[in-house]
Amino acid sequence: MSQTIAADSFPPRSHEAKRVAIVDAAMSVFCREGFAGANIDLIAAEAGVSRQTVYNHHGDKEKLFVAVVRELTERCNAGIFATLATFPDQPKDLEADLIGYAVRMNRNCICSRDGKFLRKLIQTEGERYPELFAEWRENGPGTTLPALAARFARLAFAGHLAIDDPDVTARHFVGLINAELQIDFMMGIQPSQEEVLQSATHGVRAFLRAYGARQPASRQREAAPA
Amino acid sequence: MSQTIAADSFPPRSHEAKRVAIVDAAMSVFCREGFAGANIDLIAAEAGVSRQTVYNHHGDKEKLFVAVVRELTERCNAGIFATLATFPDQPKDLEADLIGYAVRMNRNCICSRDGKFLRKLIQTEGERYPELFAEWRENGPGTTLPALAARFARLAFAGHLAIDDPDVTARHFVGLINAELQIDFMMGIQPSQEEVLQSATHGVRAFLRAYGARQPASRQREAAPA
DNA sequence: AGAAAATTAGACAATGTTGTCTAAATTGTC
DNA sequence: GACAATTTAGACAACATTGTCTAATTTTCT
Repeated sequence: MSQTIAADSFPPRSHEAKRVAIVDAAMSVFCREGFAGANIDLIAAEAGVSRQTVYNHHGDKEKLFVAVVRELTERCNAGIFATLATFPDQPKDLEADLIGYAVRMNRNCICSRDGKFLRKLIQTEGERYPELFAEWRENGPGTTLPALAARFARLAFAGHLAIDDPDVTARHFVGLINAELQIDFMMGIQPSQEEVLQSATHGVRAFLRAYGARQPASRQREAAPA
Repeated sequence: MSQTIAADSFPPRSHEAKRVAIVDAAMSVFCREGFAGANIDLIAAEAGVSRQTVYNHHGDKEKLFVAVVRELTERCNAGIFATLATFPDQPKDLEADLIGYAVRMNRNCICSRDGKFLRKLIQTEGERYPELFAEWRENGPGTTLPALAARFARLAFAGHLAIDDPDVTARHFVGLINAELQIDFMMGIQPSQEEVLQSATHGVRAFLRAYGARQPASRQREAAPA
């Protein structure tokens, strides 16, 4: 009856907390060492549990790996959609607003710890587990890119952009704002805040030169093709 | 001591041929399985030699891995510089010429078997062998990107482009022509010829909208024919 | 407090891998 | 044909890892 003040112990949580700790540790180790190189003893130690507990929770190494990928996909997708909701549909300053959006997306989703880990797993194990990552491909880029394309189509409809194919435009946007981060992405390095901002700034400026509307906002000298 | 004619006195053909076969097989297996997952027996079998021969040639697994990365870096850099030499310095049709260059670069260097393998090794083992890949980074993108930037600066000087920072421009060019290949690159898939052409076409068009000279290029100065 | 569930440490067999060694076989050269 | 270098297959020890099992301990619930 004497309920000690629940300082930091959550009676029903302990079990689940361990599950999360195991998945988190497995994430880190799988990404660092690859599937083959990952060591269950190391995962257990890093999670602060015994090896047997890892097996109790997840059965075997491959099931643990699948759990890691699913968790990572879920987390990243949630973040991307949350950020997508901040897209500037009614921009005041189109350039500044797009740069802000690009930086949010990159900092919170693409360059975050989870983003880095998911990328690494796709890169290292994508070929070996095609069905597992087909799921990611569908729910990830297969869903978020069209959603982004729709936002650009809307901006074009409102006269802020002059675009042809919204899907191509979306991919060009992503390609441009990440243009200076490619090597970091390949090496599995997290770019600095500064790099992210700079790549986004340069990228958005080029993007607007390619896709900005020429008519409404500012008159540019036009070498009229007429 | 028996200094016979140093042409083919040894069994260089067979011997060297085996060395190459081993490195080639190791490439394939390391890329498919990762360093930890790669199996020397499998490499030997794939090279058509006995396991002992692998050890005779390369000492141990790590030395073999280093040999693979060096060979791959060398091959890819050679290809990139060869292709860079075909950059359209005096374009007739700027769009068509840049698309052609982009397709050549991607097909021959980036999406080739070697290009795919090198990318995969950087992605999977880049963090574990920083000094090994620092070498690649310097001789690879660290050299080829400035070289490409110089070409763009020259085009701008000749009035074909309107650019600000040539290095940023070069990265934007690469980002745009690869915009539709990113997922394939992440998954370690070789894009089809058709995909490469399409991504290059869309990319170059956007690139020229962003960086094309607003007025047709005027020949400011005629280079003296050498 | 007492029962039920979860966790732990450790031992354990089974398996696979690396790298070495040896004796036989193959190859190319004189 | 003889000779020297290379290659081969196989055995081998050392080691690491996975996944199971057990008995003791801790945690949680009633």
